[in-house]
Amino acid sequence: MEQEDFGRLVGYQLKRVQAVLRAAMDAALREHDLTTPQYICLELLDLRPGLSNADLARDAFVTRQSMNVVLRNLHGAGLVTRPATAPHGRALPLRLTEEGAARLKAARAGMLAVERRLTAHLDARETEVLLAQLSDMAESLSG
Amino acid sequence: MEQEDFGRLVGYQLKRVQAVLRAAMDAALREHDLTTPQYICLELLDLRPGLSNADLARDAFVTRQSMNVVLRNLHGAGLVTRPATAPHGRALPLRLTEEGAARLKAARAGMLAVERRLTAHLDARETEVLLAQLSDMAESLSG
DNA sequence: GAGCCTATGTCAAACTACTGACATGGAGCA
DNA sequence: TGCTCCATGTCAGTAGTTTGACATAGGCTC
Repeated sequence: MEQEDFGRLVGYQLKRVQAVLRAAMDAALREHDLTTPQYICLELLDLRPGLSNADLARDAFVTRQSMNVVLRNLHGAGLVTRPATAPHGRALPLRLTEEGAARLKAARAGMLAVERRLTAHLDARETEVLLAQLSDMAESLSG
Repeated sequence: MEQEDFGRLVGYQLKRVQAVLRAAMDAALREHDLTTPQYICLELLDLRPGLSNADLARDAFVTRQSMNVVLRNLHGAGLVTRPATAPHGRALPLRLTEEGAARLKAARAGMLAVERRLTAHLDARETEVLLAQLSDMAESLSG
């Protein structure tokens, strides 16, 4: 029934948690007509207006091409603005529209609820340790 | 530069680790001409021969439809066998071919190396705690 | 200024994955 | 038996993602 020693791999449990988390986020976002990548994109643009497509791709851990598709949809839905010409280089600074900010605000409550459910059994100190461990794991694999 | 309080969300760090992990696995598997979903599928079939498409989908945390595509590719590559008729119900029990088992064995070493890099900075006790926490997080979100 | 390197945006093709839908086989119950 | 219910396999469509490739803009060195 259980995956014996396979389930004892951190990589496998990470995939499991991420799959459940993604499903929970998608479910919470569905009522706001947003997908998880779209939400992440809106959140990043709210935090740091003027980011370019390439900036967003780096921060969301996806390729420029993937983010470009997400932005095309967001722009088509009227949630973000893209200038027609680049003020410097080729980077096009993106910003939330009023509707984009409103949709983000409405969706954020559901996302925070998911985060609380995720960490429901962890106290503040355990959460700090976990965040540090996850960060170290990412760096030891990429660096 | 950094994501301020956004990076302090466990969900964000999970996504980050999973993205880096997936990239590391893909890189290690590329020399064996396997993708990550294909590898997971082979590993599960090695552990429990005779699993059906739906069984594999559940254990790999994807839909039946997604796993069906993976299996179609694996079958086309001659790494797994599917009976033409179902011995019971509609479930088709799958098994590794000799070549499938050989490819899995060759790829497994690289995967274990990735797992060791992932947990390089954790001792045995910390790893146990982390596994338990990840498991709890998955259950508190899905249950 | 000329040439080289990097970063950026974009196009194309393929893969992975999802939702929605449908038909089929088995089990359980009236 | 006949009916419902559930699990399974499968098809179609859509979204997200990737790799590979290309052209363009700026910064850099010479």
